[in-house]
Amino acid sequence: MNETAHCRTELVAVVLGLDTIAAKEPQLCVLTTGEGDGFPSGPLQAGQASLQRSLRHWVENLTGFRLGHTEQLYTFADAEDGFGNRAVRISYMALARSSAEMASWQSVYAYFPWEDRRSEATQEFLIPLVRHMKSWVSDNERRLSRCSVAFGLDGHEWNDELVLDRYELLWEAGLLPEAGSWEGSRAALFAGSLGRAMKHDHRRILATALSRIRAKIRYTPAVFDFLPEDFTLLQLQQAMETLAGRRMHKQNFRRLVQHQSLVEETDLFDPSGQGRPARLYRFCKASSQNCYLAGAKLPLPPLV
Amino acid sequence: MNETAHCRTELVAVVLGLDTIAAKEPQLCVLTTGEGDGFPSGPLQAGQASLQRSLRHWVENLTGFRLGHTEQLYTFADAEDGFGNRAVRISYMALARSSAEMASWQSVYAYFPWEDRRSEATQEFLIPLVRHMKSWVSDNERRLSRCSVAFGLDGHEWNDELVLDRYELLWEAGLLPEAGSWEGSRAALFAGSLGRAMKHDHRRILATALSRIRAKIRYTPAVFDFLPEDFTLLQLQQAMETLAGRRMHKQNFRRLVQHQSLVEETDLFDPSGQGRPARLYRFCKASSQNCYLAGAKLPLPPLV
DNA sequence: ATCATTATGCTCAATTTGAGCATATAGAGA
DNA sequence: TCTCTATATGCTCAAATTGAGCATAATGAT
Repeated sequence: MNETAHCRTELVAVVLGLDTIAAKEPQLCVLTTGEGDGFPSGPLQAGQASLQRSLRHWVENLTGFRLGHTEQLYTFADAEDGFGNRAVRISYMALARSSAEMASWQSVYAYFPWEDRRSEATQEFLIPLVRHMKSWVSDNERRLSRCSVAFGLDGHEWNDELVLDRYELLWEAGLLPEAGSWEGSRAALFAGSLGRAMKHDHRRILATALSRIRAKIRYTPAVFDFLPEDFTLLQLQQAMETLAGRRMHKQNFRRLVQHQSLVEETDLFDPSGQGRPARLYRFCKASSQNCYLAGAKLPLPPLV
Repeated sequence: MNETAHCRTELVAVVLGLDTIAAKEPQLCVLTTGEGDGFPSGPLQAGQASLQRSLRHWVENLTGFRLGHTEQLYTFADAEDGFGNRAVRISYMALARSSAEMASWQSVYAYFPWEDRRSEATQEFLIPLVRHMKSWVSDNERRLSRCSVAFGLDGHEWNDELVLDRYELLWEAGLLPEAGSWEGSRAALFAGSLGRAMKHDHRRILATALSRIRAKIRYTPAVFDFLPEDFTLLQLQQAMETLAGRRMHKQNFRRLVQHQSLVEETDLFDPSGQGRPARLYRFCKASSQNCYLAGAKLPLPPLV
C-alpha cells in the first residue's frame, strides 16, 4: 500500500467510421496504423485540460481527421517491468463521419470475421469453428456454458454484444496468434476465419469497442453520428446492419424508425438508385432519447 | 507529444450492496470512508498482476469485506500540478452480498434524493426543483433540451439510467456544493433535496456507478449478485426496485421472471412474513443470458 | 411496352405488456 | 373458533408491439 508505482500513461484511440464510398453497401471501418496491426496511440500530454480533449487534439493532429462523439472504453495496465514501472493505457472510441479519406482504413470484420453474420457464408465457416470450440471445452463445465451463451448454442440466441466474450474464448482456445498458448497447427484448420491479428492487446480493445458500439446503437441515436445530414432509410438500415453484423427486416425497420419519430421527412429524394428513388430523411433531435433501434431482426438459423 | 507526464495512479472503489437487515425494505448502500464523503481509494500498488486484482486485494484488506462482481467504471485525470505531474484515478464498481457489517454504510439515495422515485414524496420536492432548473436554462436551447430529456419533461419519459446527466445539470446550475460556481443561497431553497456532497469528484463517480448498475440489471442477471442463495420473488422485486429507484407491478414482475425461467422453485418457504408464506426461489444459471428484467414498470405521473 | 429493381403502404396473426380481479394461505385478535 | 388483515399467487383481458409477408408505386434498362 505504501509503494506507489510510477506510471507511463498512454492514450489509445479506436476511430470508427462507415465506408460508404468504396463498396455498394457501407462497411464498418477503423483507423489503424502501420500494417493495420495497431491503433493510433501516444503518451498523455502535459498541459491538456482533460483526457478527452488531449485525445482529440493529438488524433486530429496526427490524422487530420475530425472526430465526432468520443467515449472512454477501458483502462489497461501492463505488469510492472521490474523497476516498479507500469504502463497504463486508456483507450477511447471515437465515431467519425464517412469521407473520401477512408480508403486507407481497415474493415473491422477483417479482424473478427465471425462477427459479421450478414451473409450466409459466415454461417458456413462458423459452424465447424464452433463445433471445434465445443469439443475443446467439453471437459470444462464453466467454459461449456460460456461457449453456449457466447456462440448461441443449445437454445441460446446469438447476442451481438458478446463480442468480447467470443474473442476471449477463441483466445483461451489458443486459436489466436496473440495468445501465448497459440497452437498454429490447430488454428490452421480455420485459416481465414480467425481474422487478422494486432499488436499488444489492440485487437482486444477493438473487441471492446465493437461491443460498446453495438450496445450503444440499440438505445441511443448513435448511428446518426456515422451518417450524413440527409440519408435514405435504406442507408440508415444498412448502417445499423453493418454495425450489428446482422440483417434486418426492411418494412419493419422503417415502421420502427418512423413510429418513434426519430427522423423527419425532407422533400428531397436520392436519384442514384436503380429503382424508385428513395426519400431523404433527417435525424430529428427533438425526440432523440428513448430511442429503440434494435427490433426488426431477421431470425438467424441456429448454429449447431 | 514529446513531453510525457508523470502520473500518480490511484484506484477508487465504489462498493455497492443491499442493506436488507436494518430496514423492512432493502436499501441500496455504498461503502464510504470518513464522514461518508469519500470512497476507499489508494495508489496502484507495484507487484500486482492486474488492476482488478490489485483493487480487490486492498479493498478486502482495508475493509475485511469480500467483493463480488467487479467492473471498471471510468478513468479520470486531474489537471497537472505545474510540475508536469497529473493524477490519474481509475474507478471501479464492486457488488457485495448484504451482511450484518453494513450498518456503517451509507444510503446511495442520501447523495441523490431525486433518483429515488419509489415514494410519492420524491415527486413533491422534485417538481419545484425541476421547475427551477427549467427556468434557469430557458435561455439556452441546448441545455433546455438536455433538461427535458434528463428530467422527463415535455413528453419524454423519465429514464432511470440518466443519473449522470441529471447530476451534471444540477452541477452546471450551481446547485451543488462541489461545483465551483455553487450558489449557496439559491441552493438553500431546495435544502434537503439536493443530497449530501462528497469530496473531490467522488459524488460524480457514484453517479456513474448508479447509471452503470441500473443499465446492467436490465439485461444481465446482476441483481442476483446482491441476493442470498435463496430468495422470495418479493425480495427480488424489491432489490430491482431499490436499484432502479421505481416501483414495479407485482404480478407482472413475477410473470416476467418466471416466463424466462431465470429462477427455479425450491420446496422451501419464507415463514417470516405476516401473510401467506412466500416460496423461495433460486437463480437459475443455465438460462442466465438474454435476461430481461426491465419491464413491469408502474407508470409515473409526469413531473410538470 | 415490358421487365427488373427498389421504395413504400398495408394486413394479419402471434406475442408481449399493462392493468386489475379473484383466490389461497398465513397470523392476529375478538 | 371465527373474522379480519396481510401477503402470495393464479388468471383474464384489452392494448400495444413484433414478425412476416403481400400489394402497389415509381424509376431505369431492354
